[in-house]
Amino acid sequence: MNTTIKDVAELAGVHPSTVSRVINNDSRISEKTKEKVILIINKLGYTPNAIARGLKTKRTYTLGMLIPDITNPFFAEIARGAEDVANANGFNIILCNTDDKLKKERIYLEILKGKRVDGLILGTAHIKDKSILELERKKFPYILVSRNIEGLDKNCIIVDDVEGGMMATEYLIKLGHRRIAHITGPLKTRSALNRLKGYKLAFKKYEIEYRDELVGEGDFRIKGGYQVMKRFLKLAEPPTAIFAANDLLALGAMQVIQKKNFRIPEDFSVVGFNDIKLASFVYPPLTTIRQPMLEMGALAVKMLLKIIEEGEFNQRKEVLESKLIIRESCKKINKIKI
Amino acid sequence: MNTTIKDVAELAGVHPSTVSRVINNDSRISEKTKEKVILIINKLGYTPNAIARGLKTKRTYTLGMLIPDITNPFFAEIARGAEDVANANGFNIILCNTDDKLKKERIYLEILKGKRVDGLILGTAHIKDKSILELERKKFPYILVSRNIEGLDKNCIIVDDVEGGMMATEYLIKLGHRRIAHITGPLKTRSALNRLKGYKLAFKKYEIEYRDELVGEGDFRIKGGYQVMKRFLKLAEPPTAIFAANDLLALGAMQVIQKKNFRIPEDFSVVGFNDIKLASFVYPPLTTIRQPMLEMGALAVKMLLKIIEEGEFNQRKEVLESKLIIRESCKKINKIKI
DNA sequence: TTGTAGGCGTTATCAG
DNA sequence: CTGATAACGCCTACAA
Repeated sequence: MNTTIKDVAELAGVHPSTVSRVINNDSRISEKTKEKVILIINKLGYTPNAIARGLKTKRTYTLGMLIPDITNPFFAEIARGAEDVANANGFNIILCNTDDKLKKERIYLEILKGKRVDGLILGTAHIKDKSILELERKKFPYILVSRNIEGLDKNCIIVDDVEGGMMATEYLIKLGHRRIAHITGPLKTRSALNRLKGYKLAFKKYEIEYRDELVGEGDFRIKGGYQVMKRFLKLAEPPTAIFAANDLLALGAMQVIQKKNFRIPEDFSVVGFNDIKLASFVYPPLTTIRQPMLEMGALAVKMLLKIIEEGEFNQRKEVLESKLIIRESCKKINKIKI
Repeated sequence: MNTTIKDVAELAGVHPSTVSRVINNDSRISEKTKEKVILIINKLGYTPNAIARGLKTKRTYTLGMLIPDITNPFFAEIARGAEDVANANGFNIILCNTDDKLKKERIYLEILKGKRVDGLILGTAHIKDKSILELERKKFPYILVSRNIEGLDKNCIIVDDVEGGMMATEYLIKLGHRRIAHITGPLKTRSALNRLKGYKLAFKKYEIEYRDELVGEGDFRIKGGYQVMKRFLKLAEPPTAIFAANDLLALGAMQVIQKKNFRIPEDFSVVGFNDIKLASFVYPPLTTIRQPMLEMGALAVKMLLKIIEEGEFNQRKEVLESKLIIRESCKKINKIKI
């Protein structure tokens, strides 16, 4: 049996409510009884029952975090940034991997609602997600990170994906590439759609004809990049450069390319997105668009806590800077046809 | 205000305890009232309050997980494996990053104890950790993953680190290397100590003289590998091969080597440990010792649930297979002095 | 400064 | 099969 506030009270010769007061640092309490109670608390190794407390106070000091997959370094960084500031503020995080499945997302949300988490960090929202709208309607504290919802420009923190997609594509164009392929993320996510949009905008700007065959939908994982790139290689006229919607997709693409004994960047230039820690270690070091992942996670929780602690339910949409990191996976186009 | 069991009861015209019974699938309850109640539940969007329930039942269906850093792919994989089977069994996981700091670990344990988690997955235990012994004494459900405690051969799941360290070192020896350096993990962790032990054993087996200057303590992160390798390069007689206690350390080492314009594997051979997903993508693809990380996380939770649900507090020590994965970061020694 | 009493939302036990 | 009641451990008016 766990020791309770009653046990402490009894041994200290005071009333439970007095013990409660010293635990909660109530000002009006004599130094003497305070010391006495604290002594007993330590002696018994008493830890207040957060469950009982939560029942009364309606605060659990626990946040829920939904992401597709913690194994993806992008989300691991975000999770770390989030957990750090949560911890610094006395909160914990329940981690949930949804694999970007709407059904898993729904179930997790229901469970977390049942566990009465104080707020939600969502890295997994589909474009038009009814669950989010419901959170909005019920004024349940939430922050979207790296995702946002159609027609809801608030409570989210993102980078400008359109701009990022454009930067990447424009960089390749300026290197002389014209047949630039794009491996997208899941097109049910806003970020994938926006990076694609940026890609198209760059084409328009430089008056390059857009071709459907050069765009393939991936899954933000290595495997997807591999599969899509394989298709690209079979094209009558394969691309000379690939812009992948994230670094993992880029790695998958690079894997096929090298497996077929082509070289990067001599035969194919590749650009990724995110700049995960290992992007500089792959071969060749990957040129990519950097997102401030740790910072995004941290900021998400900061905003969430503002909602929770200060009741400011409407947080603005935060758009952070992204940046082109040039390494060695791209090259000026080789005029000799491959 | 959240709707409660009372609201449902009232609307359904039954007693709260009846509602409770349908929620918990109590057998003896008429189909008719059951249907009626369920109808109301859906209508009101009622979700049982897990906090209140937990207070009564003393079960939270929440596990605590302590790891050094979720940003380390090794722990991300373990966490994913763990969360998957937790979720499949109706449990959630609170994730805690300790940075391998004993103090953070203690604080987290205290918080999790307060939150009455049903069990603990510990990937962060120091060699002789009093906290663990206390869990043991109090029969609090816990499983150690990839770590174990001096003199406590139970409730843990590991690979044979001694053997792994030996395999790695022996491989290098057989390639003709004699000046083999070792970058260890933090020597307060059992796994680091054991890999070092394996390294030494291999030396003994092949009657190679052990030299202190060829062993440097790292931190299981890229940075540590970088720093230790820098020291190795300054040696009068630098090593020709490096066995790093994990892949991240290996990457750090590779970074310095290449920065100084040496080549891998021509000038230096490198072996890592873990086989994180990206090990095959770095340059050159990293030879390493593979651990079944996902499986370790999954098994940890399975064992933990056995303790929690079936009360079998003493789980055996599970030793999983590790395996040498040969890629391209090692080479037979070049007799010409570098 | 401290004690008293009631309630947070459930479930478990006991009746009926 | 269903209702009544107490209890889980804590907090918080209110009273003293």
